[in-house]
Amino acid sequence: MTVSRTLSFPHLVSPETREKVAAAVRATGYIPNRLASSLASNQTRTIGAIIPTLRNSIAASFTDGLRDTLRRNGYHVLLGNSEFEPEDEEALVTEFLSRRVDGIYLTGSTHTERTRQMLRENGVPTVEIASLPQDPVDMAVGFSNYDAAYAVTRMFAKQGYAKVALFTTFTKNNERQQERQKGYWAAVEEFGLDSDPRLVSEVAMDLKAAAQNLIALLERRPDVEALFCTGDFIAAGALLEAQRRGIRVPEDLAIAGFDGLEIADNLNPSLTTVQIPRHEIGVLAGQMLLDRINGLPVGGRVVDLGFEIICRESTAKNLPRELTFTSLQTEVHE
Amino acid sequence: MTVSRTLSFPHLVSPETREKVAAAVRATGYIPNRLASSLASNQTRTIGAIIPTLRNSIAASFTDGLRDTLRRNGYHVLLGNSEFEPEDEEALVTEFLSRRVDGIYLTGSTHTERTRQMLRENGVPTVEIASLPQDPVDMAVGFSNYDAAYAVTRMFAKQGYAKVALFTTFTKNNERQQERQKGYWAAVEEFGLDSDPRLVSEVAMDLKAAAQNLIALLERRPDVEALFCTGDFIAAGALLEAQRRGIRVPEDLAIAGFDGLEIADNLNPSLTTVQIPRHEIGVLAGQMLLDRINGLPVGGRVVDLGFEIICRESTAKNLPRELTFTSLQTEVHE
DNA sequence: TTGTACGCGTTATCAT
DNA sequence: ATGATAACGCGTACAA
Repeated sequence: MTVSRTLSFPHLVSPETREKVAAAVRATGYIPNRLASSLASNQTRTIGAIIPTLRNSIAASFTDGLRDTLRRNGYHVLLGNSEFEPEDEEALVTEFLSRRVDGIYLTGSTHTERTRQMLRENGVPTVEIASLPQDPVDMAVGFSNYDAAYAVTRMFAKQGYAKVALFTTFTKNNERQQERQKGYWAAVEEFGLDSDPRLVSEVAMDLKAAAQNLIALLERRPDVEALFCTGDFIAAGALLEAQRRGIRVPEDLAIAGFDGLEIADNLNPSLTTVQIPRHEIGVLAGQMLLDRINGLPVGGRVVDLGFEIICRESTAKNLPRELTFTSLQTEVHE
Repeated sequence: MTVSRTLSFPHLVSPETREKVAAAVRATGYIPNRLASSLASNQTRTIGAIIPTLRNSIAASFTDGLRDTLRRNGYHVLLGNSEFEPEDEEALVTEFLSRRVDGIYLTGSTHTERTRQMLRENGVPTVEIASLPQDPVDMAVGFSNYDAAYAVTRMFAKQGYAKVALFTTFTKNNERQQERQKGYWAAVEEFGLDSDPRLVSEVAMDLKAAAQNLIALLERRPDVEALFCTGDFIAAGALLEAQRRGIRVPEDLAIAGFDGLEIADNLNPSLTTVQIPRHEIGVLAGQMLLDRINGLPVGGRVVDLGFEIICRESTAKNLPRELTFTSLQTEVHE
């Protein structure tokens, strides 16, 4: 029809017919059918995004940047939760592929073999975020979870702490948390810290679980000097529980978090944490997908956006400047 | 083809052909095209959901329940942010309609006239959540923001407070916050509380803004006795700032929040708040959409799921039992 | 500048 | 139990 032309390329149509079409559209309340459009043009202008969960989730805040970028370019986001289950993720990828999304955004780099295979055979632009995978499905943008955890633990060591506990969230199917744990152990070994495994716990991602785990930790190891939590919510829960029990932070127990959430800066004492470029990661992930879709050359396949340790009141302050271990410059691997 | 039948209704096909098709599918990595399917069958098994924002947003947590319900029934969620702009919402609704979503989920009941008109003319099942609109577009499930705010203010009044301040988040294009403010004023008037408008502020939805506004409030009205924040994040920010300034809560200043977030129960002192049935609202909204899609009779068009005031340490404890004003029974209007 | 014919990959309907 | 044919509503390519 001429209608299609009028709506897509108004300048190719005479002002009169343009007006006629506009009138008809108004009169009938016509709304173009994007399904038919997508079927014919072979593009949906939709990106499928999979995040573990929306609850207390940092991953959710990454998608803000993604959405901004996509929206500006006329793209939309189809959202799915994997609940940290690779099989659920696989089902979602299948679903997205059957809807012919133009790109796929995955959180982390833990996927089933079938997921990787489907994605690669399909050739759909894919970006993995929050990790620096050795073997990316396609593209990736994130930071080194290992380095960040190593740096925080090293910071504690250099401040003279010898008994540093670690709370991670569940590491199952979550290579980010696994990497953080590895970084911790590496620093423990390198700096000769107490390597008692009872200093390490896996904690559910909520304040109450953190509080309970702090109590248990203090029973196991009442001599613990510092606590590194690989999530600000966990750290907040521990800090608030310490407050309730009259444990002084950082004098009796130093605490550091991870993520750089707003709450870290507002607790009393304010919480030392690892700031990660959440928004930037989302924005860049969106841009990389768009570039790939538009056939532009995409520079590096794995982009490291770094992190920054923010030292606040919850850890001792006598910190050598060079230990802040800022790595916020962009590094491109491969 | 027979293939379509095999995939949709395997029982209508002989085991042999079934096996042949399965083999071919495996061999070619065939993934059905839902676009074509939707075009032909006239259903997308997708619900379009619009929430104001994912940042610090309670609205985001409502969609958890929605997603659960839909997922279980083979439906997916297409998510959009309106950023509290009715015009952006209208654009999203148009976009969703052009993608032929089977249902639409809107946060609140503030929409442009065109949005209402489009939705009604289109006849797509629609549910509005978190409010009890007088004139719903289609269906709605929520609670009375007015009653909840009235109840909290009354609680303060009955406890003997005469100077009760109010922090709401921005009320522009947000009838939930407007209703809460109205409920506050109604109780102020009814119980003869101090009606100085300088006791009322609109605060951005973050901890720092809350802290700054508390400081400003204390300068304007150092004699303020209680503070009602229509959001737990605001209340948390105020409470943490009070802590920093050595203001005792609740002795010097009582504080109550709104939403029933996890953090409310973990702050020191723990925060009195209004618990709202977030998950239940999401679940029911999803169920109502599915029922309407499946042609089942949907009972009431506006469902009130109530709320509950949870009294904790941040407000005085000498509270008559009947003032807890629980309204957690389900009420159906119209 | 406008119109025609065909194809996109399914489902629906009717026949075999 | 299987196959043939016509939609679904739009883009693409070409013709008028």
